[in-house]
Amino acid sequence: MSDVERPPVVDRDKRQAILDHAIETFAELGFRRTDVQVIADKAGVGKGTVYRYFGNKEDLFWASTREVLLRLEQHLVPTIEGVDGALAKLRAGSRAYASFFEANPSYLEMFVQERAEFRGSEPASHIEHHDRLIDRFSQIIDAGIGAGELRRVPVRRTLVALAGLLYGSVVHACYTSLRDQRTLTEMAEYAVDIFLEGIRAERTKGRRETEQ
Amino acid sequence: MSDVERPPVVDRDKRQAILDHAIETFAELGFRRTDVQVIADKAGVGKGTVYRYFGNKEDLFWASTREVLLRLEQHLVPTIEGVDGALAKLRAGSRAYASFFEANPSYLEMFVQERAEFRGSEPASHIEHHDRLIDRFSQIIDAGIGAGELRRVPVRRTLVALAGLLYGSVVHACYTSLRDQRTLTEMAEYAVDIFLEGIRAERTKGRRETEQ
Amino acid sequence: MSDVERPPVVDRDKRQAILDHAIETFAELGFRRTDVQVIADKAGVGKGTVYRYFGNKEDLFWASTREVLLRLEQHLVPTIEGVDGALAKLRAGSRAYASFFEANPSYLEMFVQERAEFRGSEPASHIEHHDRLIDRFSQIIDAGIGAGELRRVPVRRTLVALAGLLYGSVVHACYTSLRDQRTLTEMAEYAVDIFLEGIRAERTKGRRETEQ
Amino acid sequence: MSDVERPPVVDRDKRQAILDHAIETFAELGFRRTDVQVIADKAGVGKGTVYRYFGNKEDLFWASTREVLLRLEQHLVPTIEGVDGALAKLRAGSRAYASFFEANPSYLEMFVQERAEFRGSEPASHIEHHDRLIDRFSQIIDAGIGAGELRRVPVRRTLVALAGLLYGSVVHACYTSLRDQRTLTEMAEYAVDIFLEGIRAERTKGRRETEQ
DNA sequence: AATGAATGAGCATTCATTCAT
DNA sequence: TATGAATGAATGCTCATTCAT
Repeated sequence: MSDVERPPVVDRDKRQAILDHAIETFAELGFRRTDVQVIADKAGVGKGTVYRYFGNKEDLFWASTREVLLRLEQHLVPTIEGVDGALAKLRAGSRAYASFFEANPSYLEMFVQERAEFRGSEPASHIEHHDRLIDRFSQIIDAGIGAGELRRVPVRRTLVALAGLLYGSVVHACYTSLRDQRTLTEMAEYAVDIFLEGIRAERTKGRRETEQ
Repeated sequence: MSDVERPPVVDRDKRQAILDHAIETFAELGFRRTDVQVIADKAGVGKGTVYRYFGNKEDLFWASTREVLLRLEQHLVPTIEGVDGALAKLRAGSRAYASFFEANPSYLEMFVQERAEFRGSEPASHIEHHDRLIDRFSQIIDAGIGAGELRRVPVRRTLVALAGLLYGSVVHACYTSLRDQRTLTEMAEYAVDIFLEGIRAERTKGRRETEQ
Repeated sequence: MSDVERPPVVDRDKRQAILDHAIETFAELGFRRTDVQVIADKAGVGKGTVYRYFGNKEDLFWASTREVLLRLEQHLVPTIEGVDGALAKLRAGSRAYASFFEANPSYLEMFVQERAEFRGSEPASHIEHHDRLIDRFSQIIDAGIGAGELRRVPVRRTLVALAGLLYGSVVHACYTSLRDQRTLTEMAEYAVDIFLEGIRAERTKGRRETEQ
Repeated sequence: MSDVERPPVVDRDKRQAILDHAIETFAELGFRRTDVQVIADKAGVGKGTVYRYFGNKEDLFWASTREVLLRLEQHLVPTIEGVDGALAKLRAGSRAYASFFEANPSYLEMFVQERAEFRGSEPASHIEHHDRLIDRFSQIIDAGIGAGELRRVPVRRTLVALAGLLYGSVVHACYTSLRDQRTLTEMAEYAVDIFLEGIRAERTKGRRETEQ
């Protein structure tokens, strides 16, 4: 083990190709079942190159996960900024979250694998990422409360609850998607609506549900 | 080739010991990383015995998962029946769900592993189990609506949403439990409260849902 | 290891059943691939009983082989005694040999297995058996030479050659039986006829064997 | 799952070393008893290398068998072509066959193992090989008949008979070699001589073949 | 005597990682 | 720098044999 990390000279395209196929393969087979050779083959590079670029299988996995995180953020942020109002932002963000994974089931599997294989041993960069997102949403809720749009809920806890709801809805989808003729996004949206209903301020009076 | 699978006569205690340590080990290490020998050692039996009892590693895993499902059910049902009213039942059930996993983190990991390793390939018995639980809760919501305690929400979708919320809260806990000084159960309870707030009837006065 | 062989009290029928299924199974699967449990199951006895009767897998194999040897002898002897003349006896014996294995391919496989698995480590009883057969045939050739029916060939070597011919014909049959529309017996008979033609006396006119 | 089998680029020497020790070990221990690790050790390579070169144990066995077949052919062909006349060729070929196995008992065991372990499931390449040899010898007999050196025997059947004789002599040798002070080659030669005596032409005076 | 549950040595195969070219 | 051949630790599973009942 050399003491210093050597940041290898990288060919961006090659790196990207490896990452893409790593995500695809990890998602399809799971971390353990995935053979690094397969990733190398799909990416059209030698196995040694994969190791040169990413050090080892686990780090390759983390880099893949990070990539997904990045893409998720890129998908989420514009969406949120595209609408006004706390409820609208939360709703739009949730919807974007669900549709992101619906469009890219592999990305979802990466999170599932991460959770299953590495519990809470995520690298610092992931935590930061996560925190960044949390902060962003915290401000939304803060603003919503300030604007009287939301009840005076405890921000952090509420956020954690919403995150759990989203994650759970999305991961759980496979258990029900066969029966219910709903898309993943629809299911998540419905759940989020109820949740938001639970935290909005004014809400109020006269309701009739046209049951499904 | 003997035509019939030899369904071995079983020593209950031994079977239970194997199962207990299988759950413990699968939860700790994950399905792939788990060496059957380790389970055998912990259970104080020969490796061959594990195979005699459970056939192969995967079936041992399913048996372990099933065991957890059973215990969860046993934990949940009395709790729900111990209180009256839809909201109270849902709340108590949710709380029991969370506390069950809080008390037995291994059990939670088993579900995480199942999802990660075997996607939607659960055995029929698991599906039935799941359905049984769903039905039980469906009746609660039905009754709640009938009693005017809950809005006229679509039962199944609401249930799926609640299940997602619970699962997500519980699985996601590790990401936040370090920071927030809350127990898993408290966090889940808070989330559920918001959700229930979103479906309760009373405060409704004049609302229009454009149900899908 | 107890120092003395303990000749266990035996139930003849049970012993026979085990032996029959051992032959069948060893022949079908080969010695190594055969699971003693399967034999026990087929014979309708416990595995422990098989071990009580035959000691271990290898000895069970030897007992099976011995059984086949016995049956072969019982099949051969009457046939030989049923005809007169050296050539006729050799011919009839050879034919019986071939037809014995044609009717019981399992028996042949037992010999193949024996040769493959245990080389020249046959137990004494087998050697004796073999010798007994050899002696019997030696006398036939001796008599044939005495009667002027056969050339003055070296008895033992000729016998060994004939034995090789028979064994080889019978074992090799599978390589050709698909193409040639001949039964195993026909093929062996043809080969033996040529061989006998090579040792018969009449057509000799001026020949001198410098025997060993 | 990469779709194509990776046909590894091969180091000829290494491949040969593995093959040599595979033959040696399979012959000594038999297919089932042979541990691939032992072959790898003897060959001075890692076990993984054996698998890289030959895929799995069974294919390694077939490659070994094929190698023996090749060597046998290389040994036989020049010998046959070195002499003139059908009888002389058959005799020389038979002698070469026997001496080949006498010099390399391991090679013989490979055939015995093949027969015992895999019955008639040889790969196509082996069949072709076999057929090639058969054809070669068929022509010899054909020529011999044409030249009046041999009786008008049915070619194929006679060949099969001779092949059986040779195989049987050689395989059976162990049962007698201890007693008789003969080499394997001498024994086989004697047997073949008788056989050839049975098909040679001259001494025919009034013979009628009911040809096939 | 008969049984079959329990055992663990044994073995085929995979795959992360290294390193010579 | 890129490669992929070589390696051997790791692990699922089998089955001969034992022995308590």
